[in-house]
Amino acid sequence: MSSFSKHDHSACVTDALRAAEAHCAASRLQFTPVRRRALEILLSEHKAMGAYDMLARLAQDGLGSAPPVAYRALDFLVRHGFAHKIEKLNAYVACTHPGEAHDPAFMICRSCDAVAEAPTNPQAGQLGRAAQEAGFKIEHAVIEAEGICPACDPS
Amino acid sequence: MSSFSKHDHSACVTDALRAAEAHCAASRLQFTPVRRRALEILLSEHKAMGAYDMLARLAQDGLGSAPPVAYRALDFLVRHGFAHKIEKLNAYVACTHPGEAHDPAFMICRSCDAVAEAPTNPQAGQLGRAAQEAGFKIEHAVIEAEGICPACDPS
DNA sequence: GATCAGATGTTACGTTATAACATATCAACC
DNA sequence: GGTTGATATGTTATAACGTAACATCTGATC
Repeated sequence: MSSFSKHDHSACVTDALRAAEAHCAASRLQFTPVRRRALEILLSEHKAMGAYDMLARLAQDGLGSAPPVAYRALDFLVRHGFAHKIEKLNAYVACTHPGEAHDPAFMICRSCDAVAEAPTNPQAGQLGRAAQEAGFKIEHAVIEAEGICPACDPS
Repeated sequence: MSSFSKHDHSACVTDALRAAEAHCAASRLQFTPVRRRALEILLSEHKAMGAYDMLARLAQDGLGSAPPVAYRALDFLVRHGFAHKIEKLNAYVACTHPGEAHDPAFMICRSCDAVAEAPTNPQAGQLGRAAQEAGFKIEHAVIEAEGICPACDPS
């Protein structure tokens, strides 16, 4: 199921938060109030969100007022796989498949800004073949498709 | 042949410039001094270059001093397929297959910043299948692999 | 030679991101 | 229980990336 499908969103938020909590406890990571709240905000937005928007939301809750606060929380979430950065938008989204280390592809709706995640394996497929041929070693891949999500598709 | 391979670089620059000239003439596009020089600079760099770096280079030649000059030249080059923007780096590279409309994948060396272009068809492959399944219509795709190019590979 | 579209020059500002340093918190160890 | 060291947070300041808006210029068309 992609994030474009209907789903019980409040459950999806609390489930993801619980999963993050568990993962942090298991890995000795500090799931501090700022980080927890940042993830909660990202999850409830369910779309790409700029760092300064995040900062504004955190500031409402008295959790920081200067950019580094937001960037550090987002870096933590990204580093540990709880969120991803969308390079094309200079923005961040909550991960919808937390826990696993992954480097997914994204589908970004240019109409409603919703973002869905799809699994990929950069080593395989067209890109992998091109890299092999060129002698290039892929360490990380950014794959972002822009277009129209089913909810916004007029056809 | 990828851009990572050895090649006659001065020929590659003049060839690309000539191709751009021809394409602009054929399409009634104005290949003005700023635009021409911007492409020449990008081509001779042969790696990703920020807009402000471009601006500095243009300014040396008396071709503009404020950011919009560089951004406009780069936008022209990107719009007409003579250059590409690398989202991950907020930077620009000359296109190595000019003329054709295309939406290529990139391989970016994290050691030397060289960039090579590879053809892709986003509709096909893993991403295309995921999009189809989700009901998402891909209009444009950003595909950027980071890693190590053959010249920088110690192994 | 008037008009119109596109290109350029310039000012000013908006947005995204980080360096650097001070302070605080917490865990581990003695 | 106090010391040490690692990690997190607060804060200031500034760097890097990008664009809105408006004036001016140039060249094509009529």
